[in-house]
Amino acid sequence: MLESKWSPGRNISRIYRICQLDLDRAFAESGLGKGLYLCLVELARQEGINQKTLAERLVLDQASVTRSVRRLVAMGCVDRRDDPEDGRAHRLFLSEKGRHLLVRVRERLDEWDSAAIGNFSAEERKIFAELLKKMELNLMKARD
Amino acid sequence: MLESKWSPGRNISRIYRICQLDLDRAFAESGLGKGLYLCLVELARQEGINQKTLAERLVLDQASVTRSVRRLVAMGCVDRRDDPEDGRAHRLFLSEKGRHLLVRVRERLDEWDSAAIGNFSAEERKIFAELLKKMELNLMKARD
DNA sequence: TCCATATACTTGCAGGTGCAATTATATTAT
DNA sequence: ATAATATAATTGCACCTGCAAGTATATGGA
Repeated sequence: MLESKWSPGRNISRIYRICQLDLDRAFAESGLGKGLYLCLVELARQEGINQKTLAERLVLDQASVTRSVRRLVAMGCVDRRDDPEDGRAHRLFLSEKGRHLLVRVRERLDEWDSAAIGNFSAEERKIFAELLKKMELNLMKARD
Repeated sequence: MLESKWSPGRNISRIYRICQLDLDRAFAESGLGKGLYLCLVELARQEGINQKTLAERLVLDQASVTRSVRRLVAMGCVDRRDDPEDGRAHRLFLSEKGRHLLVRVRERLDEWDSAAIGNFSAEERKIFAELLKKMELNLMKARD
């Protein structure tokens, strides 16, 4: 069979699915349902964020974030307070429990990054990061 | 807010979701449900492939591929024949209709690749491809 | 041959996801 | 001030996904 042309989309989509399978399985054992770790980690990057912004950062549907946040609150990992400046919005914060869980989640994510690019040289990492960021920027611009 | 460390996982997972949103929407208009284009394109890379191998190539669950293939057959895009050498297996082939659809799907995927890395130099593309392939290989090896 | 194990596929089930419609609140124009 | 529009969040719906269990066929060993 002839080897087809390389496609970044094909490559990335396979990498993503490998990642998702591994991580979802790993976190399911910690009681974190599919995709919940995404919300947890992104929320930790900016506490007090609202669900709309969280959804944008994660490139997920707002409805999906609503449900994930609801579960994280039910688990006691996230505090959800009314936004004093906007009656429609809610601000999200990590609880103590959430903060503890986050430590383990980050360790696991770091392990995954290590498995992924652990044998890359410093130079390779730098270039790879630049190219991936450039690619993401291109795609964000291309979205109407 | 402090800028957190760059993570390839985070970057790739966002890129993937942008991609998936765009493409699923684009193909839904052509009657191709979510993810069906993945099977179609992968199948075209090797006609006569069976579902097990297709699932491995796509890094998808076999059950998911079973259902996608069933729909593609129902749409008249794929022919599914008993494997003469293995009574359990089925060999998949593109029908004429599938071949026509494939042309449009590939055009759309090429557009997406263009949007993603269209402004990359030849050198950047070469390096990017190498690094992504290396990353995927690392991850495949890391899977127990 | 006969039995145990492995494999290709299928099905039931429990979620997760996006989209469209809805609700409550903000913002803007008149 | 009031009405029209926009926005944050929610809910119902359809559909996709992975996992676990089940079926039919293949393979390998006693």
